[in-house]
Amino acid sequence: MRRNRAAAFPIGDHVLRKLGIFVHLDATHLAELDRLLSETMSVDSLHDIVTEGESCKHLFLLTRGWAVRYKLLSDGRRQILGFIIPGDFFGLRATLFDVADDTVQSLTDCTVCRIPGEDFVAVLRDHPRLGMAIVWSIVREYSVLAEHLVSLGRRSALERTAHLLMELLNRLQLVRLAGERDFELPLTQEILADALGLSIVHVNRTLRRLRQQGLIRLDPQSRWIIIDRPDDLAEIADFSPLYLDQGTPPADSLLKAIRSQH
Amino acid sequence: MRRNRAAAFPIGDHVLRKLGIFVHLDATHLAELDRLLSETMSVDSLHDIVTEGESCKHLFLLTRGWAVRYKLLSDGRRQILGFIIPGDFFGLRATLFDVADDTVQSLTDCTVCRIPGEDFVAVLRDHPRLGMAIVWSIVREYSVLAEHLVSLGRRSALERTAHLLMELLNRLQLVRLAGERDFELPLTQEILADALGLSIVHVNRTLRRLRQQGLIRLDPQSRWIIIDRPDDLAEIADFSPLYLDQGTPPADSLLKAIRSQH
DNA sequence: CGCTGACTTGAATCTCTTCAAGACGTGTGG
DNA sequence: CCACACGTCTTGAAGAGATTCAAGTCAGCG
Repeated sequence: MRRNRAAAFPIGDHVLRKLGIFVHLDATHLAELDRLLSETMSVDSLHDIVTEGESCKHLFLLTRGWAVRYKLLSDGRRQILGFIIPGDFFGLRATLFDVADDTVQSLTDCTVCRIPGEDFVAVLRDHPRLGMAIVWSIVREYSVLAEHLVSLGRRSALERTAHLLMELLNRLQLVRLAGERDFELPLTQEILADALGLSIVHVNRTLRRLRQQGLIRLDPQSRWIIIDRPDDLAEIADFSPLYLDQGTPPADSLLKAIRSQH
Repeated sequence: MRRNRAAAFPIGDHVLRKLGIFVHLDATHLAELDRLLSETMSVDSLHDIVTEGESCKHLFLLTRGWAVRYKLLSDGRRQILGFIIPGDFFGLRATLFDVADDTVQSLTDCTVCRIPGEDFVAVLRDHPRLGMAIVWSIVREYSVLAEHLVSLGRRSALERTAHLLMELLNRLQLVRLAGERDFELPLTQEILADALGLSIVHVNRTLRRLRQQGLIRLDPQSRWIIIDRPDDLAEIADFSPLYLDQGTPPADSLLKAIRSQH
C-alpha cells in the first residue's frame, strides 16, 4: 500500500454525483468533504484492506477500481457478500465495533480514501447533512445485501446471474462507469462463482446460455461486457432497480429533526 | 391491531439485558427508555406490520412473539431474510428512507412498541449512549444477514439448517427465551424452507437426518425443539457465535467522540 | 517455447425439487 | 357426536439442476 497526501481534490465527479442525489451539497460541504478525504492510498490488486477478525478504526471510500467483501468457511469455501465499486464506502461496522466481521479485498488496482472514525463522528456532528448523505450511502448497502440473499435463496443460476449483471449495470451507471448497456467487468468466473453461490463450471455454462440467447456479449480478454437486451435480462432476473434507492431522498421529517440538532 | 397506552413498564428484562450488554444504562436511561416505549400494540399472527413498498415512519421493538422479514418475487416465490425475536428492533431503514424495502410479518401473536422516527432522532441527540445501544442492536442485524447469505451460498442443506438452529439458540438465550439446549420454535417447515432457500420436502428430510443422527429432537405439536448435541451441530454448521457480537462493546474512542457531542 | 491462469466442454454423479399420495391432529358445521 | 375439511408433516419415485472430475484450449509472459 502506497500512501500519499493528495494535493488536488482526490475524488472524481462520481462520488459527488452519488452523494448529491441524497441531499444538495453546498460549497461548505464540498470543502469539508475535501478535508475529510485528504488521505488517499493506492492499493495493489488482491490486497486485503480490511481483514475479518482484525481491528479497524477507519471508514474507507473507494474512488478507483473494484473490491469485494467476503467471508470464508473453515474448509476454505468462500462466499462473496458484495462488490465495492467507486463511490462506495466500507468499514463503518468495523469502525463502530472495532472489529471487522468480513474481509475486504481489492480485485484490481484501487484508490481509497481513509477517514479516521473520529473524523467521521465529528462530521456527523458538525455537518449533519453531509454525514447523513454518507450514512444513506452505507445503509443502502443493506438493501443490496438483502436482494443478493433473495437471489441465492430463490433464484435459479440463470436468474441469479442475470440479476447480478443488472445490479452492476445500474450501480455503475450511477457513477458514470457504465454506458447505456456496457461496462468493464474485471471479474473472473471464479469470482462470479463465489458471489453467485455456484461452481465455476456452472457459471461458465450459465454465461454461455445468456450469450447464446443473445442477451449479453462478453470479451474475456478486455474484460468488457455488453448487455444487448437489458429489458429481457431484467425480466429473467425479476429485477427492479427500486431496491438500489438511487433516487430516493430521505424522509423530510427526519432531515428536519437532524438539522435541529445543530 | 389493538393499541393501548401502557400503564406499567412495557418491556421485559430481556430487552434491558440485551441493551445493557452494549453500554451500562443508568436510571436516567431507563426512564427515557420507558417514555420512548410507552406506545405498545398487540398484533395477531400473520399480520403485516411493515409492508414492502409502503411508507413507514416508525421504528419498532418486538417484545413478545416471533416475526419474519421477507421479500417476494413476482411469481410468488418467497425468501425470508431473517427472524425477529423479542428484543429485536425493526423498521429503521424504512424510517430513514420513508419506504420499506421488505415486509415484516408476525408469525405468532406479538407485542410491539412503536417509536416515532422523530423521537428516535431526539434520543440520539439527548441520550447518545442509549441511542448508540439501539443503533448497535440494529447494526448487528447486518452481520446476521451476511452470515445467512453465506449459508445460502456455500452451505449444504444440512449445514444450513444446523446453522440456523444454532443461531436461534444463541439469540434466544441472550433474551432468556431458550434454555441450555432447548427452546420454543413456532415455525412450520414451510417457513423454514423459505428461510433456508429449500423446498418444504427437503427441509423435512433434512430435519429427519438431524433427528436420526441424534442431534436434535422435535415435537411438531408443542413446537418445541431440544438440541441434544449443540457442539456437534455447531461443528456441522461451521458455526461460530462471534458474528452475533453478543458481548462486544463499542470502540471506546467512538463512544468518547459521541459523548462529546453533548 | 513452455509455463501459468483463465476459460471451455463432456460425462458421471449427487443434491435438491417436483409431483403425488397418505397420515395425523385440530377445528367446524351438520 | 361424528363427518369432513384443512393445515401440517411424512414418504416414495422421477426428474431437473448443479457439482465434480477430467481433459483440452487459448492468450499472455518470462
